[in-house]
Amino acid sequence: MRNVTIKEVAQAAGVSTATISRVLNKSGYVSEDVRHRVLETVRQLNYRPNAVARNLKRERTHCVGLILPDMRNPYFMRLAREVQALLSVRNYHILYTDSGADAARERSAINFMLENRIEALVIAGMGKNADKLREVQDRGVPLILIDRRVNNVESDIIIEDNRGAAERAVKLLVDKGHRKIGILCGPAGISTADERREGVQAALERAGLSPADMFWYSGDFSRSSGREAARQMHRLLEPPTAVFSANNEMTFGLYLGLKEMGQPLDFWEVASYGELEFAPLFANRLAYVRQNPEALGRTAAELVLERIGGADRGIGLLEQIVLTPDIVCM
Amino acid sequence: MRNVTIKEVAQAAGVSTATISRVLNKSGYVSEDVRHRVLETVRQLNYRPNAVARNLKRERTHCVGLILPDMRNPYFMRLAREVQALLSVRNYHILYTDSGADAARERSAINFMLENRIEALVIAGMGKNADKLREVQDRGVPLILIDRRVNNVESDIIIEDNRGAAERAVKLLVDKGHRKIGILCGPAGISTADERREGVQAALERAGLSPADMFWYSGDFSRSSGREAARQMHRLLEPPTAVFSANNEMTFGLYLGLKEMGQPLDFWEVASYGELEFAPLFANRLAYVRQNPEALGRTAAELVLERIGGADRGIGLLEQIVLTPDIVCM
DNA sequence: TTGTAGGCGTTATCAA
DNA sequence: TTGATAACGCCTACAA
Repeated sequence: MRNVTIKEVAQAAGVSTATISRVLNKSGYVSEDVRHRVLETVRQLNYRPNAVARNLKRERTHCVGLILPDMRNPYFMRLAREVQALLSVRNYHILYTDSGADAARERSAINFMLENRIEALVIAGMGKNADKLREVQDRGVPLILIDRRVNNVESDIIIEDNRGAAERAVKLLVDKGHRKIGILCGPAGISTADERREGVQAALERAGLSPADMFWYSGDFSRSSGREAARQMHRLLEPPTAVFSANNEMTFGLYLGLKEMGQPLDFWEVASYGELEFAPLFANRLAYVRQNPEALGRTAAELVLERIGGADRGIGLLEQIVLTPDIVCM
Repeated sequence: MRNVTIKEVAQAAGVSTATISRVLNKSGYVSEDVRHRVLETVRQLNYRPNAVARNLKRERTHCVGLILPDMRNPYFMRLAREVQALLSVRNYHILYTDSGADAARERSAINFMLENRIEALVIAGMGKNADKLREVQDRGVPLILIDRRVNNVESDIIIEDNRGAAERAVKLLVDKGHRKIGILCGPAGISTADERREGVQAALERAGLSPADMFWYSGDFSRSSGREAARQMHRLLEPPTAVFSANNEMTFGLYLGLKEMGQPLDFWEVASYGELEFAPLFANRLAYVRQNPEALGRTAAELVLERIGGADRGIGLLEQIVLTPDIVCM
């Protein structure tokens, strides 16, 4: 059973292709009689319209691009799932790519999506492709930054109050009396990492503590960098009594590191930006910033629909939506 | 900057569209002179070919469909990532859908992919859409079942030895002297669940134990069903001393349930089909079947390329690849 | 109520 | 070495 074209269906049903199209798209008049005959033929030949051709003709694809740094991070996947769920209700589909936190791959993903004429792009970017993202906008494709800012790109954006939440998280540690804190930062250039670092600084300053007294570790948001940080901190003559970790994966790595070194998991008081879903099982000295990736995803999806919906695309009415996560102590 | 067409580029460069196409596709002869002029114009106009049109003309899309039941389950995402990584090297892209473990959504995803003329479909199916999957094959689209069988579908398939691994896992419990075991099964109809249940039966029989003496719980592979199972087992007059759980999420739920009930996490000796990446942090009475989703994904991707590559599509040379996972005791 | 025909943006065949 | 031109499969004025 090869794929059948609309022409063949038309021939078999003894009508014109226009009629087939009208029946299938419920557009224009067509007699009940003919309608049934067409539908029956369609069924018999198992006709399935070629979306590629339709997209070319209609100049719309009903596809939305989604680019995220890591498929394996539950935070992003919870976000992605929500985007997909909402868009699929409106019959939009997702072209999804995992950039692997690699700017070059991100770039080529954007190119691919552009060539495939996605109708909107949602991206948690690596911050290195501002030019590409501006190109997306220039081509009239609504761009929605999510989770992360990108320098030199003016766009709709949905993020968290990273700075504020990080500040509150560190304040929590300070209030408990900790004076020597390990700070696990994310990679410079990623806005979430930068803003969380600012938040940390702010908290320290307000508490009258000197940043120089802290142990700063520059990680890359990966599990292994958290693990490495744990090792290094543990080796110090005067190890910190508490740790702030800038994302969920590094926090996980931190605990893995402790375990490997044979230390108890409550060796440090920990404040984590981002949740470990399994933390309730073992953590008793952990506070975390509870993010809401579903809310981010949902908001993004709604914004996509609004932008695609074709409201006026004037400039200056860009949305900047900032969600405020709360902090949970275990 | 609206999207520019090949015609406009041709006009601007003072050549025909054919020449532009030849330059861009490096097909056919074109003088160095003209080539440079064309490339320069392309750059200036920021021309980006329309893949939709190209796909229509070439009758291939370079897209492969991937349908999995749950984006949030790390097992599937590790698999997905590997598929994507390998295919993207060969310039194939992925149309990815999360079926949400819902047969109807799975069905409509398949339809969408069919209309978009994917060149192959990789699916961990819900087992209810055999007819659809056969349609996929009938249309000449290579079908690769992954992780799960589907009744009444003959196809390339890449799975694990679910039965054998489950049997070994339960044997482990029996060998440790457990005589009353809680068995958390997955939903009937999903081949992995069914085969794992068979493995359990086999292990019990060989050990001369009566299945009737065990506590059977029929879950749905979800976290919450594991949690519920924990509650029910705990309520029994004579609770089991060990538990076998048929997948990672239910195992997680099991531990969450214990925690909620204020029980220690080593309350039961546990054997889990599937890994909990965070288990090292707290589990001391856990054995698990270590699956290898990356291997599944890699194998699937290679098979896709082979099938697309257009080797003869005779019948009877279907691949059935069975991976044998090992069992890890913590 | 239905049919004809042009065109969406490419690629590829054939001439020139 | 290049240029017309006919598809690819569908939709949609415009006619009838």
